[in-house]
Amino acid sequence: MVPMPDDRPFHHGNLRAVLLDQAETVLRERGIDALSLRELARAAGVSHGAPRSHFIDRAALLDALAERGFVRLADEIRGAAARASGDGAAGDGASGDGVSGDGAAVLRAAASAYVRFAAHESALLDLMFSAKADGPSEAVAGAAERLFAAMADIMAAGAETGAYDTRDVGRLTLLLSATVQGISALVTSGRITTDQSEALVDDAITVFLAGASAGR
Amino acid sequence: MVPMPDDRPFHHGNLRAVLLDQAETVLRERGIDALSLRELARAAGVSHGAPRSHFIDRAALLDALAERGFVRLADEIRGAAARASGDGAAGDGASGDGVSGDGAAVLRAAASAYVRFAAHESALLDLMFSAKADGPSEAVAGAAERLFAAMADIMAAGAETGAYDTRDVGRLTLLLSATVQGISALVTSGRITTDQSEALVDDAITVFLAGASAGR
DNA sequence: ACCTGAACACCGTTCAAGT
DNA sequence: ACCTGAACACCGTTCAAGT
Repeated sequence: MVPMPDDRPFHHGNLRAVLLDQAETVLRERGIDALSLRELARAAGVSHGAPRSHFIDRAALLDALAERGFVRLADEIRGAAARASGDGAAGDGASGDGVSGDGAAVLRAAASAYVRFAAHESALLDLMFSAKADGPSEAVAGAAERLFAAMADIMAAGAETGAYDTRDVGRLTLLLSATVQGISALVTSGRITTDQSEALVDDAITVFLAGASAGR
Repeated sequence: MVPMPDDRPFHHGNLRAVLLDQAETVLRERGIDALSLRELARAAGVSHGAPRSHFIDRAALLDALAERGFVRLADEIRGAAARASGDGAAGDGASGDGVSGDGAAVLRAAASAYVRFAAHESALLDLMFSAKADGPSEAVAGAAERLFAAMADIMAAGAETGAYDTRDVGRLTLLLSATVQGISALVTSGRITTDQSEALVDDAITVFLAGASAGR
């Protein structure tokens, strides 16, 4: 029953979130070139100068989008890994004691979720890894660290299964991160189809695990 | 002794090349956001409408830049691989009959050249793998194929050394391409230093070859 | 075939002013 | 603290006209 709190300033305190949500949609549907501050302001029903109260310039808005993207992507691969880890207990029982899914399945699930994100949010992922003239901002670098931390945690769990040596987790995390990002780049740039990307993820995990455990 | 052929239209038939060269420099020094058709025209000493005779719009210029980038990158990794292949004969003689360098060194050299390109031409590589709303143009897709073909040729040569099975060359080429592109993305986006990227290339080739030959 | 120059619509950014 | 609205400089694109 609460009426409209006031009338004019339709957005009060949440214009920032409204702009970011709308920007994400534009990014997804029409790409980064179609993203304009003035159009976002128009869509939100505010004047063209209003966004300035929340983003110093267009680059700041893009940075905020990239930041949110990293947080979302980190969450999604963590979720996928957790799900795959739990699935093991519900399997056919042939894989052992039913404690958890095997390490390969977990890595595959995480990598697969990453590449799926790339397919559905191509322009956003592109933005997240875009080459900036002066390097990434601190905020974006920090958010990117969260994605890397998620990869590291997933990899560390795999080391416990004995698939590779704990001492190598740092370097192997970086390598797997690069590989998954590379597969994603082939997807976002339209170089391979999503079907091909799924097969490529399988190959990547297979070769990665075989190579990582080769030193035993 | 040949005088200036005429006077006014300073560029005759090569304005296109002049624009592309200048655009590459701007890309390298100030990034893609600083790239404007009007500024390029000004720098070339022509009117702002002149570029239109060679590029239908800004996107067409960017496509042409990406195209040239793919051709250059393909050449560079071919050259690096050829050099590493030849180096083997000049080695310490311990590696065998002196016919050619070992497969790992060739792959490492090619991957290293790729990542070096990424470090020196960050904005260009970014453009080459950028997510376009309607997918890549045919011309760009064709140029990208040339890069992939270079990778495939290098990989095929490695198969002859018995490092991996010939039947797997197609899939392994795709995987190595993705991995190298991923490492490059970490470089262009400022996520890792060039020192880290060199170590990562080493790890990537080591794990890749160990994993690829694991099935024997 | 290639280039000029005017015209138009749109944009990012700044800033004094309002509430 | 947040938003308005005018102002400015710059841009991409179009197009009739020149050579």
